[in-house]
Amino acid sequence: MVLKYQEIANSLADKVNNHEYTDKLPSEGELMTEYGASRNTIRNSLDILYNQGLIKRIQGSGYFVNTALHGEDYVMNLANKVGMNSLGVKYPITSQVLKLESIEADEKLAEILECEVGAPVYYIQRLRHSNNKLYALEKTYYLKEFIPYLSKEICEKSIFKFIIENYHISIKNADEYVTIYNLSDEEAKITDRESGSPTIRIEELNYLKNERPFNYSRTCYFQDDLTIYYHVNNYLN
Amino acid sequence: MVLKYQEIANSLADKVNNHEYTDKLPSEGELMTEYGASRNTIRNSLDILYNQGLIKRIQGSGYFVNTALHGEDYVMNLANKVGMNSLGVKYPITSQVLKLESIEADEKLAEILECEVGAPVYYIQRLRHSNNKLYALEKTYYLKEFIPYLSKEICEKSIFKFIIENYHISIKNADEYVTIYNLSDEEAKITDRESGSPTIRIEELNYLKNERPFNYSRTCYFQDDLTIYYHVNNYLN
DNA sequence: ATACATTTGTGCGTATGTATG
DNA sequence: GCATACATACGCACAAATGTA
Repeated sequence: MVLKYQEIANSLADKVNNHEYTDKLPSEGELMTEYGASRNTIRNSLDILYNQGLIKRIQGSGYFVNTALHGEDYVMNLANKVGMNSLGVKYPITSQVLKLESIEADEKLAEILECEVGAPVYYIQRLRHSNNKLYALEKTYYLKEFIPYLSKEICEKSIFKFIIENYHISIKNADEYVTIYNLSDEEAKITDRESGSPTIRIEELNYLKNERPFNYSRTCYFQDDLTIYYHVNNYLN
Repeated sequence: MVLKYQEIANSLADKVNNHEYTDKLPSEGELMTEYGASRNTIRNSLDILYNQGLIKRIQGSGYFVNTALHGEDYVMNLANKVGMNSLGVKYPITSQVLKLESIEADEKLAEILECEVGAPVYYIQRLRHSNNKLYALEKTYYLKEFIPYLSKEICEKSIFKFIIENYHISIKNADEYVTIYNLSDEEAKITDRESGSPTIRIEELNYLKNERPFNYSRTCYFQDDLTIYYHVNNYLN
């Protein structure tokens, strides 16, 4: 089913990311006629962009492109991974699949993925490159209950893209955990780095719309100057 | 001016953080009668908690307390700093003021704070402790245009609390930048750590409701196992 | 398996307040 | 003072998912 506010949000996000809007966005009223939607729906769409830190809003003035992300080279927006991944990336990302295994969830993984111990899971280990430079080591788990089939060819490209297109799954939300992580001997060897050297690690737990987790990943990023950006709204007092 | 949805959001957040709700929240309908508000207003309030990762929502079922943050000791929610700071902290935070200076913005700071070069600014350096343990070194700048007065006594407590209560300023949103930062010689000396040792550093730029930045800070956190949590909604496809 | 009530999700409308220019 | 634009708050209707009888 096509959701109006999602469609509009996608369209607006595209225009922001493709620099069709460089400073000011059309007013809510203009967007209402442009997209044939009510004010609530338009604001719903704009809320998504706002929460992701793509735009700023000023009462009485209008909506503006957020430039916090522009200019810096190694800034990654935690809210949509734009910057290093999909849209904002300058060079395409290639993935070297180190492992693609069918395993069963142990107790720890079962708790994380909220599944039975022994539930079938894909375990994938990938090295990710951009512009011929290693930038991340990713270990990821997919519940076969939701993702029944994966192949090496799929894992060399974008797994999420495959999932969304083929299984018509939509990711509703995610929990992200950021820490400093010191590489293990094995990880250091794989990535040609020093053992114990500190990296930024992002753990990610992705949920379907019924709040069921279907994917868990741990990714270490190797840019020394990598900056993770995140936009916060509505402080509570 | 008191905003209904903000009041309700504060009330609900309190109840979640004080474990008045342990699993399921009342339904939207129940909250409507409890707070005497329309469904839109209630949903507005719940949206805030949802975006901050305090609650989960399941269509047809209800709203639930997000347990992603519970259980772990050193998890800090980037969206509201609960965990290490205000509500969720087990021990009160004390601040040792190392510096409290009146300076003028140089070119770099002026660009960050969107002010004139030479604009008067407070520069504060603090060591922050919890449970008699050093946990952060903070360097922060406040534009005097908005925060005309600060004292050592105020800085030893919560600056934000003072600002909100006395200047009736409300923080609308913030940009956060997370990196690995290696301590300088001076910083290492102050904090009794090894020079060059890696820490998690959060840069924060806080905005007033007209999108004017009024505060910029850089804080290094010293828990080796500190984890930064962040909740992401509404992936765009 | 079905039907039904409950609960959240989407979308529309309207009115009024507040900030900007 | 005025027009414009975003902010808050109310209302309604129907869709979709869930839980239960």
